[in-house]
Amino acid sequence: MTLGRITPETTRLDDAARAGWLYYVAGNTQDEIARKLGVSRQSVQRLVSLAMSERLVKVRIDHPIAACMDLAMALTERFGLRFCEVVPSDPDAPDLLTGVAIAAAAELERRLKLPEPQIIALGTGRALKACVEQLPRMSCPQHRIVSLLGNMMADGSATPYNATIRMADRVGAQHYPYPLPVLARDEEELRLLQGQEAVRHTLELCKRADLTLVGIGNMGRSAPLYVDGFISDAEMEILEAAGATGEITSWIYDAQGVRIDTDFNSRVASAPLPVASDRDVVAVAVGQAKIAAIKAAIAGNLISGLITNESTAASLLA
Amino acid sequence: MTLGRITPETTRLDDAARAGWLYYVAGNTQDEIARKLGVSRQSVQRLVSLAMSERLVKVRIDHPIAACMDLAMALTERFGLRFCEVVPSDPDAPDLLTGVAIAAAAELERRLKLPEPQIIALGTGRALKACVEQLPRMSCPQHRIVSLLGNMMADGSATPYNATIRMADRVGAQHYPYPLPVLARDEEELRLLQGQEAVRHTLELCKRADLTLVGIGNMGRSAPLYVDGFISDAEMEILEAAGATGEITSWIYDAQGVRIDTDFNSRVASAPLPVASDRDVVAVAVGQAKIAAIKAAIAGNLISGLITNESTAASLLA
DNA sequence: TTATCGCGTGGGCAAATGTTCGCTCAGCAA
DNA sequence: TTGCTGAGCGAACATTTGCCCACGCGATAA
Repeated sequence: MTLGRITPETTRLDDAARAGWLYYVAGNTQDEIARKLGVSRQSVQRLVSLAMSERLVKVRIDHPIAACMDLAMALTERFGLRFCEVVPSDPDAPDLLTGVAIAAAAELERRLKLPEPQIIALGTGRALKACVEQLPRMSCPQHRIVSLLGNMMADGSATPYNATIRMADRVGAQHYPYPLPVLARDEEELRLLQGQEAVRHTLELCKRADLTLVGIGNMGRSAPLYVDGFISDAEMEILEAAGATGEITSWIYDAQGVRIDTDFNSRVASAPLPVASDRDVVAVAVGQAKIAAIKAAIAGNLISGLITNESTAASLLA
Repeated sequence: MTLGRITPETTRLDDAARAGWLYYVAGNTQDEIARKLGVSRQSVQRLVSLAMSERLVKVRIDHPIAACMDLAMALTERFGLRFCEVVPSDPDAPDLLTGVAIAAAAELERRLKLPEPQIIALGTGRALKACVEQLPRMSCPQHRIVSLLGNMMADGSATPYNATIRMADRVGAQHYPYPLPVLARDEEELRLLQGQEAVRHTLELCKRADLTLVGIGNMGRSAPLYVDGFISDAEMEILEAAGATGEITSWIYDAQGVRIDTDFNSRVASAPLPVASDRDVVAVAVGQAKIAAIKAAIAGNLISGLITNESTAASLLA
């Protein structure tokens, strides 16, 4: 036991530890401690904050949520996010959407409870669909829900992952679907389609959205766009050769989060990617396959917030 | 992770943990948390205090206070202990268990983090119960927790101070309860009970325990055994006349720490008192009433370590 | 000796926190 | 349906805490 000399500093730290102990463990007020230690209350206050700043006082929260909060803070700091939420993940089903869906729904609900009218823009995909499923029925006629992209394929059939209609229905808000296919046949058709008055109005709303909630798609054979038939094998090869790393509302970007310049992107009919530094753009994304796509989206400042789960968060930080 | 169903209670505790984290770890004010979680400040206050009362928030002071270290060293040398820890005590509540509970939990945690399988034997009592409450949740399937005594009264009812089950649950270790009452009706019944295969196995584990953690009971009207109804008034008088000074896992010993030879001890069903010179036997004990009992336990070599607080330590040395 | 500096102290005040109380509302039995 | 009950909520109030400032005291250098 290396009992150091009794120096002013050790005794001061001792006192700090003692004051901290009486305060945090024994639950005394600073007044009581002052009386017990025979010093002024202000001195106790100084001792207690010294104990804190010297990290003599260790606090930990004994609940699975605590780990998630730690991850969320780490992500926030490391990647400069404005909003981050990490939910526990089931080790046996790390890609389960339910957890993030509930969290995202809670965040949506919080927004919807605001009395001020909000414009909420939604992307599509399994994650957003799951998220909307978790919303309770409410009545929010003051808000507007707008879709960031169409959900029709070129032949007029619809993909099943439309979130906007369902959400508007559930929460009783006005809604603005995006009356276009996901992809135009060519640039000319795209110009034609986007020239319509209704579309221009919708685009305007998207730009002004208070909250934009999107999914993030990965590339490769498990890419949503590939699985749902928007990208052919040949096209996927071209895209990947061009550095395609991920996709948000069908806009395909590279590892730096910069929209790549290919034929595919020139035909994307979705609303322009929002500027995340300006408005809240929150992504809901989970799974090992999406790690690169998420990192790129953050790097390119395409999103300002992230809702994910523990295992994905851990991989992002690794 | 045993993700339980989403019940009102779990989500409430989740929220409490969140609020507690934001408050104690991230240092937010309750107002800020209220804004972030979208609830009122009062609700945050309720959540934070819920997190406290549910013991989700663990605080410990990580500094060897010189006065405590001096006392610990003095105790170690004077009484030939192998391990001694003294925590500060609140002058107005010198018998508060929280402090020693935290210290004992820290020592347990240190052991539990060892990769080598450990056998940890536990007694019962308020002190041990409080100590187990301070343990964080962890996953230590390599260790075994074994109970040194039963917690049933003769009529089959259980005392509330069982530490083993709770500890095993918290730290995710195998556990071996002691499937016997505290006291047998008579010696014959005792032999019969202890003849059972399961009991013999448990006793074997107790003998081999790497760490034995026990409380120390005093005699007299405030004796735990008396308060909990294991000793009648008449019996207590007989015992005290016979020199009864203290008790560990119900074995009653005299001022020299020698087990006294009475009817009571002949019916005690607990595991034999361990030989402290051989294995680590650490007692957690606090309070003026226990001074004599602690001294005797040390004198009789019943324990090799002690966790106590300043005022008790000072009295022991006086 | 005196000006000055460093440091702890106590006063005072604003912000943060804890507590009480009345209200609402869901759930439930009559 | 009505009335009861208990949980949860937020307003208002009481207490505690954090912080700034001016003062006093002892040490030190000019």
